[in-house]
Amino acid sequence: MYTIGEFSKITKITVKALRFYHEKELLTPSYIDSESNYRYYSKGDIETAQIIVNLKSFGFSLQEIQSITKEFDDESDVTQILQKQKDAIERDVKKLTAISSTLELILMKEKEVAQMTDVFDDIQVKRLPELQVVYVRWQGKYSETGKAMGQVYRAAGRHAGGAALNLYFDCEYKENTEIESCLPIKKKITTKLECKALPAGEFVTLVHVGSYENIGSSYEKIFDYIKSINKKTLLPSREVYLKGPGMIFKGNPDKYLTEIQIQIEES
Amino acid sequence: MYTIGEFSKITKITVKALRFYHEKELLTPSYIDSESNYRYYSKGDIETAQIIVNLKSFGFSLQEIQSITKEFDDESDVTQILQKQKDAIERDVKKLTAISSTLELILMKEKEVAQMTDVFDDIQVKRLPELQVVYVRWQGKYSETGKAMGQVYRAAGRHAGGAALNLYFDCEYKENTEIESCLPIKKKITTKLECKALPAGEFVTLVHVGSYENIGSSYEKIFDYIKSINKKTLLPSREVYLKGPGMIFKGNPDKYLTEIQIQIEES
DNA sequence: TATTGACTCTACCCCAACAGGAGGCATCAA
DNA sequence: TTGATGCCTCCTGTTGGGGTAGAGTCAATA
Repeated sequence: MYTIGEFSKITKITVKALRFYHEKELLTPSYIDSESNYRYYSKGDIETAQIIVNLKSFGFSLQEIQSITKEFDDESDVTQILQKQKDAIERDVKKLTAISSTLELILMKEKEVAQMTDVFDDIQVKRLPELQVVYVRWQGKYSETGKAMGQVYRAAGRHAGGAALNLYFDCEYKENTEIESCLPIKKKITTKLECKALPAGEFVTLVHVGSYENIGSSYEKIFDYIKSINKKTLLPSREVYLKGPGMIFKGNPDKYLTEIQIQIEES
Repeated sequence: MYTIGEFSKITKITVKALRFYHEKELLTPSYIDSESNYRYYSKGDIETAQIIVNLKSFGFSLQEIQSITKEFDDESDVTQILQKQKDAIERDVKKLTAISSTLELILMKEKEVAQMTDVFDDIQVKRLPELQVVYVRWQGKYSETGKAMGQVYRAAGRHAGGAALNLYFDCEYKENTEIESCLPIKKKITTKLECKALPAGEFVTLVHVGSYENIGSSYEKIFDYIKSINKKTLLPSREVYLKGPGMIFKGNPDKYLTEIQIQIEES
């Protein structure tokens, strides 16, 4: 016979927990002194304790453990229960992995943005490669972009391979304009929405810092530059939303980053 | 302004939870009628609620959410926190996957045993293929097998490819006998213990049902048979522990299954 | 205007699975 | 005999709310 303290050291279950298990009738000590109320545990209790520890390590609740230990004494009788538990655990694993990959997505995007602090507000001429995207075409107000982006993200969010962008097919500003909302993807996928490849080419680009409302000044800057180098522009123009309202916070509009990309004729 | 019920429907947070968040100063309604104490939520509160829902879906506790929303308002400021959370989640995933594979191991073994209900207590002559095992050699009493098996399982348990077995190198019964405790593995691994291949060959086998104490009668049966077919036996003999004390329960000894395998000279 | 039914308020108890601590006996060695 | 542990019961606290009771409020209808 062991006192509760000795038994605790043997089984590596805390004294608190042992008293709790006694109260819950999960592990009743073999003998209880009726005067002092001291608990005394037998060697057989060690075995029971081991079973409890094992089942706990498999994620069973104390209630489940109680019913298992009361009803069964052989592993072959609990295979269904074990299978169920395994399935439940695998469901949990899937959920957690989904969360983890969502977090990964956010972190990737932030990393990408953090790496390009040097090119803010600076006009560049560069060659962009072909870009696979999932997209929807729609007509409406500029401010309704959110809805379209929602659609695209729901369809292909988990395969996203870069920042989302809009294509504009009108060369002047219009209330009701023709827009394609695109999400770059790593490889072709089948979805409800269409895929296509945006062509490679020579682009003049400028990263606009701040709220979308002030993006006009950046357009002015970029068109002035294009005029100065005497090039012709091609449609559609692109707006890449490097950093906008995030997945968690709406964020500070003064920190929004939008890259304007305007294709020019190659010389 | 929305009443708590309306706000609950909009945000899909229960009324109970909203009151709880108010109490915890996590989401304080924009206006509270000082006479009726009715809570009224604004449109801006919807955004805050969304942030809370998002952070909750990432597995943050309410306390964490509170400190995050108080201190930050942009995703780029919380990347470390998100990274930490992701790491924590991945740790959880690893733990759960480990549990899941342990359960898988138990289930596999039980399945294996369940499939062979037909050969109990029945002498068979069969050819066994070569078997890769991890093993320890030791001397002692038969009843000390548990210790040796523990060693082997700790070293290679996760690569186990079948039921554990003992090899006996003495042909008669001895108090202090020479034993090798083996665990079959799927493929060669490097571990503290040695690996080897048990040779293929012709074996007479018998599955003994019940406690190890009565295994003598099964040995008797099998040796009688070998004598009757006039074959010579080879050492070592094998005892395969198809079903013994399990990972969870000690189990019912009457259900233990041990296959005795005795090699015979080929004709 | 009165009433009704739907809503909302606070306050209290409940769950898991113990942990921590207070205050009071029991046990054992010096 | 005297500490020093060890053990006992009882109470509270944790996380994220759920459930219920009894009372007050709101808006629409009769």
